[in-house]
Amino acid sequence: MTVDGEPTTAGRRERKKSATRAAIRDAALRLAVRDGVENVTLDRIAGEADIALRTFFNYFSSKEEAVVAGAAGDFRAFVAAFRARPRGESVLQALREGVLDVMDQMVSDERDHISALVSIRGAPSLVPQLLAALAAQEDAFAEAIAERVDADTAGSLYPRLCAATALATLRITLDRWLEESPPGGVPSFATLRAEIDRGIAELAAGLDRPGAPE
Amino acid sequence: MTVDGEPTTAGRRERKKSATRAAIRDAALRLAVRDGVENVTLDRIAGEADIALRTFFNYFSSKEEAVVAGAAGDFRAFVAAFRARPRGESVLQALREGVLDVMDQMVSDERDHISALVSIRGAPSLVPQLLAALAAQEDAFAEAIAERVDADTAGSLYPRLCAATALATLRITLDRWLEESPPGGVPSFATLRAEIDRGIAELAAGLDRPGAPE
DNA sequence: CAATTTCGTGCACGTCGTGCATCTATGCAC
DNA sequence: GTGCATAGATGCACGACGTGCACGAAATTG
Repeated sequence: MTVDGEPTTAGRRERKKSATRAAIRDAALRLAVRDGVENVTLDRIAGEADIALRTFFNYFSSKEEAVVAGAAGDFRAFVAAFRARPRGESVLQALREGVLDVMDQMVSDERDHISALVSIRGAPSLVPQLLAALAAQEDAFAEAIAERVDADTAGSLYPRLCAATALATLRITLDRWLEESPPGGVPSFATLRAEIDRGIAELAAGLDRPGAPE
Repeated sequence: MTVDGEPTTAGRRERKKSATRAAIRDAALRLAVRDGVENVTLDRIAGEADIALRTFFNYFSSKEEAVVAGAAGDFRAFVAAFRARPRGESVLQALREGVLDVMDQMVSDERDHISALVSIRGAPSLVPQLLAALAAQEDAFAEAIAERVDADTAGSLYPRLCAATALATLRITLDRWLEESPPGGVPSFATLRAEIDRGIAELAAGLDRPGAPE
C-alpha cells in the first residue's frame, strides 16, 4: 500500500479516478503554496488539474479539503502503521514506532507535501480543516487502540481518550518543530524524533505538575 | 465577569455592540437548532436578529462561527476559571476545579446553549469550527499553565502539551456524555463530573498500557 | 454644539457549492 | 466484437456566501 493507505491496483476506472484525485490534490497544494490559499480560485485549480470546474466537486467538497488532502492521507497512514505494529508492543511503544515508520515512508517518498504544508499551515481557512482531518482519524485510531489492550480497558474511556491525546501530542510536537524550522530546508528529522519521544514520555509518566508554592 | 468572560459595563456603544452580537449569536443558534445548520441562510439569521445582512459580517465571518460563538465563549470562560484557581493547586487539580466552576456558572445561567448544541453537534460544517474554537484557546491555556508551574517546566514542551491533551480530554469526555444522553432533557451533571474525574485521573496516572500477550 | 470616530447599511461584484440533464467512457455478458 | 448497463465528466442555472466601497446615522469627545 502507498503512503496514503490506498491500493494501487484496480480496474482502469479506479486508476483513472485515483489519478484525477491526485492531480487535483497536487494542483491545489501547488497553487496554494505559490499564491496563498485565499488567492486561489477553484477555477484555476480545475484548469491546472485539467478538469472541468464541476468535476472538482465530484472529488472534494471545498478548496480547503483538496489542499489538506495530502495531510489527511498521512494521518490515515499513521493509523495503519500503528495497526501494523507487533501486538506485543505497548500502546505508546506502538505509537512511537508507528510514527517513525510513517516518517520513514515519507522521506523515501519523492512527492514532498510536508515542506509544502509548512509554508501554508496557519492560514486561517486551513486550520479548521486540518484539525477536522486529524479528528476524523480519532475513531479509527481509538478502535486500533482498543484491539491492542485487554478487554476491560477496551470498553472504557481509555481508547478514545488515548487516541485524542496521542494525536494532540503529535500535532503539538509537529507544530513546535515546524515553528522552529528556519524558512530554508526542513531541518533534521532527528530533532523531530527526539521531540516526539519527549512528548510520548510525558504522556507515559503522567501529566500532573505541582502548583507554584507561593 | 459573565460566563463569556466579557465585561458588562461600558459605554452605550459597547453595550449596543454586545447586545447585537448576542442577538446574532442567539438567532443563529436558535434557527440552526430548529431547521438544521445547513438549511439556515444568513438572510434569515439577519432578519431574526433584526439587522441588515451586511451587518452580520461586522460581527462574524461565517454562519458557522456565529452558531458556535456560544461554545467558544464557554471555552474562554474555562481558561479564565483555570487561571482563577488558587496557585497552590496542581495543574490537574486546577483543571478539574476550573471545569466544575464553569459548569456551576452555566447551570445558573438562564440561557441554555448547551442543550442546543447537543442537537446540532456533529453537523459536518460545525465540527471544524468547534475544533478550531477549542484550539484557539490552547495558547492562552498553555500560558496559564506555564504560570502555574516552576520556571524549568514553564519553558518546556509541557505547557502546550498539557493544554492540548487536557482540552482533548474535555472534548472526549463531553462527547461521550452527550452521546449517552437520551434525546430528552440533559442528564445529571453528576455523571459528567464523574467522567471528567476519570479522564483527568488517567491523564495523571499516565497513558501507556501493555499490548496484548499473544 | 461642533468635530471626530465608529458603526450600520445598501450596492455591486466575484466566488462558492449544488441539483439536474446530458454525454461519454468503462465494465460486463454473451 | 457487439450491445447494454452503469459510473463518471461536463455544462448550465441558480441561490447563497463573503468582501470592498461609499455614504449616512449615532455615539463620543471636548
